[in-house]
Amino acid sequence: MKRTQLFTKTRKDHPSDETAKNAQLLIQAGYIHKEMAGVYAYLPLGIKVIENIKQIVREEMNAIDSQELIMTNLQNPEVWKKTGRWDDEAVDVWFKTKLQDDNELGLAWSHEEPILKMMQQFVSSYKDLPKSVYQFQTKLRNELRAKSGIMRGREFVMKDMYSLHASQEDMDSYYEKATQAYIKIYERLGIGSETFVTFASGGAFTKFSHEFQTICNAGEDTLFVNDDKTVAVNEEVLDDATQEIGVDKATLKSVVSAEVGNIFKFGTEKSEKMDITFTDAEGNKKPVFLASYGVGITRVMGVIAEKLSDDKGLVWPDNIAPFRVYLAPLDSDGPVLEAANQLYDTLQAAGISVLYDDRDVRPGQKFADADLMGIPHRVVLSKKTVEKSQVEYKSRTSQDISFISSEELLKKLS
RNA sequence: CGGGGUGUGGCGCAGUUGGCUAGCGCGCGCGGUUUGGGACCGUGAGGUCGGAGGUUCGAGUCCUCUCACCCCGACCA
Repeated sequence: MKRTQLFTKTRKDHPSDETAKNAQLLIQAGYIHKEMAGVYAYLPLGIKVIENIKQIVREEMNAIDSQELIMTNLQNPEVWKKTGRWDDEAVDVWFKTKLQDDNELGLAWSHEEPILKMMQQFVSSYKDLPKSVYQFQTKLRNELRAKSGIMRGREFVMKDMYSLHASQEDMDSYYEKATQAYIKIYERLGIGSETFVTFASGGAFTKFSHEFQTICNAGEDTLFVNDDKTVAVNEEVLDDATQEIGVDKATLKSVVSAEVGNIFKFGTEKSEKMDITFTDAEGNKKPVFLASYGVGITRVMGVIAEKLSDDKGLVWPDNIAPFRVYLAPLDSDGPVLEAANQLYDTLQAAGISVLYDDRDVRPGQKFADADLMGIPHRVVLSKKTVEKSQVEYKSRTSQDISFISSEELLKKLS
C-alpha cells in the first residue's frame, strides 16, 4: 500500500487520557481510535494486525479439526435462563436491551450457551460426536472499569472454541490436543517463551481451569512460577493447586502477567443444565461432555504491543505486522523514485506486503514513522543506493544497516 | 461501586488573589529556503474554556448539580 493512500497519520505524542503503553503506541501510530472508555475502533493498520493474529489462530484450530462459524451478537435470554446466567446477580457484565415490543434481548458477553444450544441441533447420536466449533466474535461486556488500553475493554474480539464429546476420555484427549495447539499459537505469535499454561480458578463448573498467561507488566494477574518454568500457578488458586500437584509453593517466584487464553472443561454439568444430550450405542440418552477454549485476540495484540515495543515505537513480529516492509525512497522524483516504484512492484509480485512511503517528506520523518509503526523490515532507496544498484536494509530489531542487492533482499524476505 | 485526579482550537499544555480583544507549542493552509533521523523563516485560519444552573458590575477562574476521561481498590468463565 502506498502511504499516501493510507488515511491515518502518525502523531508525535499520544493523547493524555491514555496511560497504557499499548493504547498510547497504537493510537500514536494510527492503528486504533478510541471511541470511549474501553471501546476502540480498529483502523486499517490495526485490522491487518488482527487479521494476521486471527489467521494464526485459525490455522491451529483447523489443524485440530475444529470448524469455524459465527454466532450472533443479539441473544435470546431464554437460553441463558436455563443455566441461571441471565440473572444480573450471576453475571454482572450483561448489556441488555429490548425489542420494540418490550421483550428483552442480551448483547453477547459470551457465546457459550447459544453456541451449545445451537449445536444440539446437529448432535443427537454418539455417531455425531466428537465435534468442535469455533468463532471470532466481538464480546460486549459491561465492565465496571475498563483499563489498560485494549487489554481490558468493554468491546473486544475473542476466539472461542467449544468441543463436544461422548465421553470423559475423549474430552480429555481433545483438551490435551487443544492445549498443544494453544502452545503453538503463542509461539507463532512471538510470545511463546513468555507464556505459561497455568492452573487457575475453575469457576462454576470445574475445580481448575487452565489459563495461558504471558509475563507482562500491564497484566492484571500474579503468577507463581518455578525456576525452570515448568510449573505456573495463578495466585488465586496458589494453595489449592500447589497441594494438588505436590509442589512446595516456597520454591515459586511471582511475576505479573496477562491472561491471553483460558481453557476449561465443563464436563456434563453445563449440558445437564441445558439439556444437551446424545444417544449412546445402547440407546441411552446421555449428557454431552463439553469443553471451552478462548483466546483474547485484541488482548493478545495489546500484550504484543506492550512487550515488543521500544522507545521508538511498536515492534511487530514478521508474521503479524501489518506490512512486512517499509519502503522509503529519499527522493520523490528521478531515478530514485523509479527504482522505488520498480522495487515496490517486485516485492508485491513476490507476495510481500509493503508500505511504500511515497510522501514528499524529509527522511527523518519516514524513518521515525517506520520505527513507530513497527514495520519489521526497512528498505531505503537513495541516490547512493541507486548508483550502486543496491538497497539499504535495516531490521526494526537491529541497529545495523546493510547494503544489498534487490535479489538478496527478496531472498531475505522469502 | 468506594477513593483520588483531570476536562481550555485536531493533539499536548499555560492561564496568579475573579478584571480587558483567552495564550504557547505541535499539527493544518499559503509563500519561500531546505532535504539521511520527526527542518527553518514569514504569514494565516482555527477555541467561548465538558454541559446546565447560580453568585457578581464582571466568571476559564467562585458555588451547586451533571457528564466524560484517567489512576488505585473492589470486581473479572
